[in-house]
Amino acid sequence: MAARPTMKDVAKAAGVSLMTVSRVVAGEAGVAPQTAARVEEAIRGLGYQRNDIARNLRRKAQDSRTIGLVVDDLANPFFSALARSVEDEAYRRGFLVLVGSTNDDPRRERDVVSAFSARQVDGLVLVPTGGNRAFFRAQMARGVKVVCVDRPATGLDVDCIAVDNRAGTATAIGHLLDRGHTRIAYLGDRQEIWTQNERFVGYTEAITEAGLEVDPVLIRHGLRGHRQAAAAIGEMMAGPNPPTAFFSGNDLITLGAVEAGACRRFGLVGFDDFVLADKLDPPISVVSQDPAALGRTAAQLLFGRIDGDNAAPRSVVLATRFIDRGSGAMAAGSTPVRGG
Amino acid sequence: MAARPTMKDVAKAAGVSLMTVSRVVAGEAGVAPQTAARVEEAIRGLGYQRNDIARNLRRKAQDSRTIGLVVDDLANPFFSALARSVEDEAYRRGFLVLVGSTNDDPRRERDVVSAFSARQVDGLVLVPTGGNRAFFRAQMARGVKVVCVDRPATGLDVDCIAVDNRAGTATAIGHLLDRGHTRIAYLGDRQEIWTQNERFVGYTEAITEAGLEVDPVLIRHGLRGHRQAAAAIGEMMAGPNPPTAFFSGNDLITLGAVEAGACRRFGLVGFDDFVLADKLDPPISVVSQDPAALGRTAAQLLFGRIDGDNAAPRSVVLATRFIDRGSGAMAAGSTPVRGG
DNA sequence: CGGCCTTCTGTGAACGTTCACAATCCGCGT
DNA sequence: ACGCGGATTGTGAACGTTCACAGAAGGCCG
Repeated sequence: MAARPTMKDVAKAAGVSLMTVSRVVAGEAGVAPQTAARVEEAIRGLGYQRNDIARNLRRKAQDSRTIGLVVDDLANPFFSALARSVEDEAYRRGFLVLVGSTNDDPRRERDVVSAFSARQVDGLVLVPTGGNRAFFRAQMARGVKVVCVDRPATGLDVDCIAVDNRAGTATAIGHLLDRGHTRIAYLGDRQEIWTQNERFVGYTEAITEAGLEVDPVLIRHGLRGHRQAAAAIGEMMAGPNPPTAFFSGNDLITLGAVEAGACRRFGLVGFDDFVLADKLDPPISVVSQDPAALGRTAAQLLFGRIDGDNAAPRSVVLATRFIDRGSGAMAAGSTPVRGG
Repeated sequence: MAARPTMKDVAKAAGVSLMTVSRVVAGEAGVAPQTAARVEEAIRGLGYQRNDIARNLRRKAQDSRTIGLVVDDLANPFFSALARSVEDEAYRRGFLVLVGSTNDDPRRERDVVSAFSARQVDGLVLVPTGGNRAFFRAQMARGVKVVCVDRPATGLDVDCIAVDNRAGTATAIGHLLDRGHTRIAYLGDRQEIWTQNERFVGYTEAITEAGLEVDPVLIRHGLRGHRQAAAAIGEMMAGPNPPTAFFSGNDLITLGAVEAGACRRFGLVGFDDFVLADKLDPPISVVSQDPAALGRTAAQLLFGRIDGDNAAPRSVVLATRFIDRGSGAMAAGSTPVRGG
């Protein structure tokens, strides 16, 4: 309950001026050793700790040594791995990290970023929701550096780190084509999410380049969560001329596909690797990306900006890695049909 | 690059005093509507945003509306789920969350907590490492509220939310005993970790209460990660009189057990549920705890303290849930042996 | 028409720290 | 003895905001 001691208290206890305490705490040279010792004893005695908030206020020229990290959902392993590597990078530089989840809700994103900015963060690592373009422009005018990760903020000219979603998807589709599949279904989350749209484009391109047609019956967007994904698969498989393979646009959908098809009824390749993918029966082939690398790169870029790098916004594209575990094979009883 | 506008700038632009701006920004009553309108226009024109750091400095009586969350490893799904629910609870109350991982390293824990405290956090949700007892006492003397979660801080008299690790483990062991296992091995992480030790105690009690003896050959502590766990299992199975079932003390170890025994060579029950546990062959039975509930409860307790609750420290114990998926059964070819 | 209350607005100080500069002490050269 | 330079320490202002209070209008009542 006792109020925190301030430099004033320490000064009184040590019988010196407040400024001398400040100097000792800051580790500045030019304080007589005995004086410093006396001050340090007072500090220990009172349990004094510098108030970094007041400090940052005064030395305004400098930064607040805090960054904000805004992700879609911190509980999602992909984002939490990303968050951890951002935090590690910040820790190494003596920065603190404020964290917030948006739930893919532009309003909550606004709230969170606004609160961060009011706390004078030096920069932001952001997984943008898609809205709030003008809002972010205003933030940046105020000097907050922004780096996007996983997806770009549409219409906002900032650094962005993401993987090559199209190429990664094309590889996956190519793999399925190689295994004889010609009716390959696409299952994705909401198409407004940039990554989902990119993957869908990759799918479309790969299919048409192979000389096949994109059959609208085989396309499903807007699948939120594994339940809906499993249901969608059930419907497709029950329909006429069902697909022989599925491409799933994220890990949750892949999970739904696993639920729906534990019995090897179709080929499957998913975007995003996940724990135990290799222990399932069959083991699931995936397009894998490295969230830690994304986070690390984003943080490094952000700190570069904070350190004064004013070059034109950079766009960093990391590669995906296709991991073949066998789930892309043609299922035993399925009948490949050429065309649609 | 332009310096952020301050209330002074807004005041000048609107032709009023700084205090009037402050009133408008704070939404206080008692400002003439026209004046308020003029001020608000100036605010929009300049893109002004209040500096909450300066604000919190002045109204020191109040809190900084920031809490710190310190976990072992944010990338671990258990802790990230916990983190997410803490963050949600904070968001609902208009608090911000500083986050840090300790990596189970007392020094890093100290660094992080110290930096948080220097930033005047109102409270801390903490997954303690085990060291730093005196350090935390000092922090609390400064008025920082601390709530421990997942494990108590030994020798520190604060609120703590955890599950009943002993009872959960005892249930798991009982389940294995019921299925005829008499040689049940224990695989745990470092015994210095409180949860691990509790689980080990639960194991020991359940075994002895069943009239069996605890065979040191079947006990392994200090397994870090799935690799070591798989190796340990390999050794035990290769030895004389091998166990017919394993209890694994955390999810990583369970993973190692899955790797080592995909072919149903032994019974298995793990502590902590994990994604896809039900999709493996065989599906894995687990003692499940709810990290989101842990986080939510911890946050609620912390905010209670921040709001002035001075009651004696509470210890909240949440129940675990045993999920029987079948992996505890006696494997086909194994020979149950009574006694050791 | 004076007094007083109400409504609105402004002033000075303060939060805890650092910056820029001034003051003090000491030794030493001339 | 005088002043000068270096080392050490102190003083006042400032960062951007809010608190406590004071002042300036205007209205209403007796």
